[in-house]
Amino acid sequence: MLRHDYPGQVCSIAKALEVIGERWSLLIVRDVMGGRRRFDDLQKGLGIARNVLSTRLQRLVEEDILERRPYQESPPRYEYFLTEKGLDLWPSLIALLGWGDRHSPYPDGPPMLIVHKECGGQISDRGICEECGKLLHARDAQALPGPGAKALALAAQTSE
Amino acid sequence: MLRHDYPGQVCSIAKALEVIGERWSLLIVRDVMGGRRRFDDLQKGLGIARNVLSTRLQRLVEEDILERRPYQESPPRYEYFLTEKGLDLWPSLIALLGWGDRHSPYPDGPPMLIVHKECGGQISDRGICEECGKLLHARDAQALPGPGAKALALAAQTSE
DNA sequence: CGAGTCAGTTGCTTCGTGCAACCCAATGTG
DNA sequence: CACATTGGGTTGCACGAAGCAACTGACTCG
Repeated sequence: MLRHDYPGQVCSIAKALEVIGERWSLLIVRDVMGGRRRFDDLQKGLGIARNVLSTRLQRLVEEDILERRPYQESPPRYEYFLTEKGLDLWPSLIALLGWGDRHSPYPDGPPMLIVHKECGGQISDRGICEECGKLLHARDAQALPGPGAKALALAAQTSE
Repeated sequence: MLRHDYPGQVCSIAKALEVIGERWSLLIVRDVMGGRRRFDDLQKGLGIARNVLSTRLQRLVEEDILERRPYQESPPRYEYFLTEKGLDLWPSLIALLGWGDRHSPYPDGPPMLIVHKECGGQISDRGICEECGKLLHARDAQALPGPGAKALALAAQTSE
């Protein structure tokens, strides 16, 4: 997405998309949620152009979705963390993940599984643990490589 | 969003965004879900450029999210309906709606409420009825104007 | 003292988007 | 009958966002 406004739209979906509907934004949030916090790490992981990553991070910080924290001075280096607002995107992310899994599945199964930290149960696309039935939030969950990730790791090996 | 691919990403979120992450796509789905089915109607409601709407609709049809059905011949006129795959975007939409409502609220309250058809209860951002506790799907829900819609209707009146 | 790391910025090109105008068949209006 | 309007688009142009590669600048490591 380009411009960050949908003029004339009065709807919280449109408002949400103004902020996180830009190309790459949600994927950046996903990666930060998964533990990538540094510029180069994000850039390599996503294959995004550096200037675009730079503007996206700035915007996500402005919108209070990410927080930029120095982890050393001289030279100044920063890490990006999710704010509460950013963490709260988790239900939207797993809803999209679920939809993707159901309708454009990978041949060997999902490359990523979301499990409940406490009991290890799989988490549905509504964020409910299928083992214990609890309604979960971002901090209760953990991403693990799924069956589809194996084929991938293999492909990565052979290309090296 | 622009190109519809995120090269090198192996993740169902990225796959989902390839399809519905383009600018306007999700808003089109939202509008069709709300009963708008015709080209001009969508164009006016969204304020989207006609050529862009045209390409978006084609792509959504290609991706089996919308179905294009003629409702008259000569001159041929078409309506767009959601497929099962399209309807299944509902959980993602209400998750985004919920996030928008929580973090960028409208001053007079949400402009749109999602309620359970059967019991009239409000539906949470996980798609669970807060009245009867059932886990719901697109067909169980209905959108109603919320408190924030009044101020809007007023603004629309005065501008006429 | 040269190579590498990290977090960007700069410049250029390409491609997606917004906008307005046009097209065409049929239908409504005076 | 002439003329405007509706519906569903297509075409052409201008502009801004994204992709790519190169560069910067402060430091560290061997």
